Amino acid sequence: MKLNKKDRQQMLQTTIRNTPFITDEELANKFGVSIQTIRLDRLELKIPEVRERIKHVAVQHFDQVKSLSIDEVIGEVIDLQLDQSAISILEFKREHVFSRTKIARGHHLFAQANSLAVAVIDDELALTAKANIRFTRQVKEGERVVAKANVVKKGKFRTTVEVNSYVEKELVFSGDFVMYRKEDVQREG
Amino acid sequence: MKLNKKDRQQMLQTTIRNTPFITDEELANKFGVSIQTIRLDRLELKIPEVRERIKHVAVQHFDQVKSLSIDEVIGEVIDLQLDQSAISILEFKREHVFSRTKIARGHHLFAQANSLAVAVIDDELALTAKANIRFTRQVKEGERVVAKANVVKKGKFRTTVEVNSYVEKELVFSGDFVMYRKEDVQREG
DNA sequence: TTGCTATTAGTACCTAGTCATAATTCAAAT
DNA sequence: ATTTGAATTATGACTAGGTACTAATAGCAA
Repeated sequence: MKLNKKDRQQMLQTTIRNTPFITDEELANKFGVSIQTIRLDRLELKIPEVRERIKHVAVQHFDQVKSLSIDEVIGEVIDLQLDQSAISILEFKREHVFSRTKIARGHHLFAQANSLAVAVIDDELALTAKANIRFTRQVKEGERVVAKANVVKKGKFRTTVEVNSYVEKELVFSGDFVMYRKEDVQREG
Repeated sequence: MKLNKKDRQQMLQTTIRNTPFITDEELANKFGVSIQTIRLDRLELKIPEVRERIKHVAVQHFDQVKSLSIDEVIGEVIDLQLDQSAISILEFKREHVFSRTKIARGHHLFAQANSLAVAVIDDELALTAKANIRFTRQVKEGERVVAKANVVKKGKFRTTVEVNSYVEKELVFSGDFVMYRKEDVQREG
């Protein structure tokens, strides 16, 4: 079953999207055409060569790894008063939701809130000791969650941080985090 | 400051680890030696060529993306009795810990426990409504955390799951998760 | 048969290498 | 001072997976 140009190019796109590491030669075999035809197709569809595609995937991954270790807060911090309050925004994308239901996975809401609680503490080291959390409304793919952290109690070694997360005006998550700091690091988070 | 062979090879390794997309030519310039020397070094250190390195990073990333969307549990499930109990193992690597202190970030422990609590529920849909969690000991890079989930209460719409996570015999995390299921999905997790 | 698109072929060139051999440099030991 | 051996550099042939360009051929409709 030989395909016409249009169909072949259609299939070519999805094939390359699914298996980006495929070479022109392999594609030529797959579609029963010459290598030159595949190259013309890629030219028309503006699909780069296999080595560029591989590199693209790798660079993306590498950047992701880098930014994760540099910026240790999950979400974008838009306000930060050390030992007082902080606000971060996280947009829930495909990677944050259950693929079937498109509902956000709880640990991402937790991660946003928890890392904000860590960030608000004005100390070299802050670790979560305890947390009491409520998920009050589903978050769906595409929604932007605004997390607001407030320091509610500050002891010598422990700080209690309250975090409320909203979509628009609606509360979607709230949690009380008991944080340990600096010297007294028997516990973790 | 020209380096001797040993020091150069030492630096070469860390350079390539940090910037794996560097070519032999760039490395030769960086170290003030010929390309051939770099190639001999790579041969001795068993470091593959740049295109292989790029591919390696890309393949890793690609596999990760695939497995994340297929298998939605964080960690490896090694036992699962639906509506009864489940066990998963997660090895804490560099990406799970604070880069400075090498101590595990709390939300990864939470994610392992929470996703196991979701998995143990024998229903189409299970979402976390509430959770009460304690971090009882730090987890360090390289440690393997075994999470054990037990269903402790099963109501019509809610199921309570208790999860305890251990490194060896030591309790590092424990949490009570109140899960909603199926029809009654007003809340989320 | 002409005209047009699609396809295939062929050539020169490119990058970033491998593999093998040979030549050169340098420093330490005799 | 010379020799020896390791380290370094050079050279040439070859590879994969391409780009860029030109030219030839195939298929089909007006």
